[in-house]
Amino acid sequence: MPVRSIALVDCNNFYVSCERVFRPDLQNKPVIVLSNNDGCAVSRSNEAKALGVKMGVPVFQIRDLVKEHGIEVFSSNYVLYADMSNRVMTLLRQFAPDQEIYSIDESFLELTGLPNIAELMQTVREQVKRDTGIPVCVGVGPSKTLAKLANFVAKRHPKSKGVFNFNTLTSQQMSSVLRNIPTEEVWGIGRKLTAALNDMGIVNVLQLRDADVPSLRKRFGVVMEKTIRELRGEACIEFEDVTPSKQQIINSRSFGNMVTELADLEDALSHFVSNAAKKLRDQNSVANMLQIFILTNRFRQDQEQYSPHLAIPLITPTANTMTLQKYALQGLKVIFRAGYHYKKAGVILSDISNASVYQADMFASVPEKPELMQTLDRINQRYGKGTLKLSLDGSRHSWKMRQENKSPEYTTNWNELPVCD
DNA sequence: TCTCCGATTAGAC
DNA sequence: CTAACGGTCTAATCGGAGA
Repeated sequence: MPVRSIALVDCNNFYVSCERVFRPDLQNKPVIVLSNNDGCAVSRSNEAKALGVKMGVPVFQIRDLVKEHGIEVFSSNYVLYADMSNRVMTLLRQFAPDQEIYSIDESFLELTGLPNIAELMQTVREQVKRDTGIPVCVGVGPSKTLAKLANFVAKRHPKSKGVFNFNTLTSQQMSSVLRNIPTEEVWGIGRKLTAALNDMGIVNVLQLRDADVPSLRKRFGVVMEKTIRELRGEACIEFEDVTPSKQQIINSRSFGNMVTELADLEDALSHFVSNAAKKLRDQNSVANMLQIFILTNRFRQDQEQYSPHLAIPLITPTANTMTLQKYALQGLKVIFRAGYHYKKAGVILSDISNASVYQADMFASVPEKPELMQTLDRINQRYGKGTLKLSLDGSRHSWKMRQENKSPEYTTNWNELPVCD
């Protein structure tokens, strides 16, 4: 049996890189991309990182820095990023017998048994860059956790030329690399666990790898045990080549402006239900439970807070937008209180099962018309999202999110292509 | 006492 | 002009309710 080789391919500063593909003038300039509603910085170019822009910092806190250094600021353009991601993932798939798409900008590849891995991974980098414009780095190891860690090394050390492979190291080299990586860089070790481990004197990855498993498991649980075993080279987090269907679908948004009117919340919730139900139908599922919530702004200490939540069990499991909207709006009337400034609302579809399996409720009084939903989805598929909507769906503007610096949808929308002279 | 549930926590990106 | 801090998702764990 050859040693297990798993690669983790990760796009560099993905959202920023997507923007740069269509704005080559922004190469070597500080650039950031913001979260929804233009809230926080969620992607930063290396130049922006060097200026001290931290991951997740609210933009209003770095206003001076942005101005002083001319940092280029973009609202997030998910249509563009999703399309660029597809292009990258499609290319990557051709290099390995198995692929797991882990996130919008990361993919695991199964390389076990393939010859010349170092060379192959350089080819991957060159081809992805050439064909999509996106720079990527590759980490390779005997487990997913080590592959991710190798990727971290590849990103941080220019000497690695974008590829780092733990499987080619001697055990001394391995130890010395791990000793120089702080614990918090390990996949699965977040803020809380880092603090707890540091308190115990475990500050680098080598110490974590060689720590006593039974006592750490007792204190922190199974996940910690798996992490340590993965660091020792034992693959215990399986490769998931088929994406499992979602157990819960959430659609929620912060509003661009405070909302006080019931009618605006109705409009927003109808819109969220419509998005969530579409996702549910796309995975051929039905939901047994609908939950709705509305929230005031938790950062405004000077304002009265009110954040109710309502769970609505459905008599018959459904994916029908109209049925779900009806219940959502009934529920909203129950929890809505006038006089508050609402900042966010959302819906959750849960208790999800497969649509083809469920038994129709013989006592349901109003028969549903699933064909209507299919037709709606098909028309929107052919002519573009939002071509056809139900009447209760996002027509009021007041709650819509802020997006003041969004780039064009270069790759998916003719109408947004910049005009050339 | 066991099991099932919802709520809470932690983490990832 | 002012106010301004994201959105989904999963898994583990815990405590209470009910069997």
